[in-house]
Amino acid sequence: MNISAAASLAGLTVKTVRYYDTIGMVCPYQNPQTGYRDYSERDIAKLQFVGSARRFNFSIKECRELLSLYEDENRSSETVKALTVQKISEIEDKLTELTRLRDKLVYLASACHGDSRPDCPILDAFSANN
Amino acid sequence: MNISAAASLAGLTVKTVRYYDTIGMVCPYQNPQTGYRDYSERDIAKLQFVGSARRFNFSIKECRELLSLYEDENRSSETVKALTVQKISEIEDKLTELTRLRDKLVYLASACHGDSRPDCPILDAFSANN
DNA sequence: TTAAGCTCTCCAGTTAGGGGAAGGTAAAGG
DNA sequence: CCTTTACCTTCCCCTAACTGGAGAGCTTAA
Repeated sequence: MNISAAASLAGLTVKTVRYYDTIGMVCPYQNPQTGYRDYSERDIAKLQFVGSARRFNFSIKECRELLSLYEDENRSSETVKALTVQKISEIEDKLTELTRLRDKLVYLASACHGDSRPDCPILDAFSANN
Repeated sequence: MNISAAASLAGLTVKTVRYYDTIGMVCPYQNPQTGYRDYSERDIAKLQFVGSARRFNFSIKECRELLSLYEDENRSSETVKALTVQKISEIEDKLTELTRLRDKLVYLASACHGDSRPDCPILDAFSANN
């Protein structure tokens, strides 16, 4: 299967799929005559797997790790769960931080009258060294 | 004031402060003899301002815009408020996305027994093309 | 045969700096 | 006055995860 069909089945762009080859994550057979990549069913499954994991905020490095677990018949689900739990914790840290940020910005926006006058509590807050 | 004092007053690293000079955001006087940067009070205020805005998740480009408003005596608070409201909306989109992600991962983790057996609902979910 | 629509590689750019080398300068101690 | 240490400078490469584009080759249908 050629690269554009593979990409569309995996919900990725051609550029991304090619990139995953160059970094050695999903490397298809390459026709020596034409140089065209040829994706097998197994390659497609790997692309879909990586696509899903990326959408779940796993980094390329983590995807690599998950992929090797995915391909290991003797893996333990322990490892995968540990990675997932850690990812959950990272996401929750990010949630906490963003929530705090949003609350502060909402407060500042509510204090700013937002008209044509130049005085602005938002800019004041940014220039205060607290 | 030399760069490390300026950086520490603004809560930034020396590297970051130097970077803000090279991109033309906060450009101090530079001693032609020594090549040393010399930060004025006004420069420090700008560094603090940019530092705050960055911590509030504004991009460099947005910081540039805010900074020009900050320096414009005839600005209207309208513009600043509009930027802030837009940033709030971006942050809320990110919050929604991350919350959804977390919930799905929590669900998957709860379904995974996490022991030495190889079958793993998390990996199954990643390899499913849905 | 030719044109459209694929594919390839390679290069550069994105964000917001970080790391580190090589070399000049400033301040403090002896 | 000299030396040591702590700064400062520029320069270049590196990060994550791609994206865009150039220039060239291949395939498919009319």
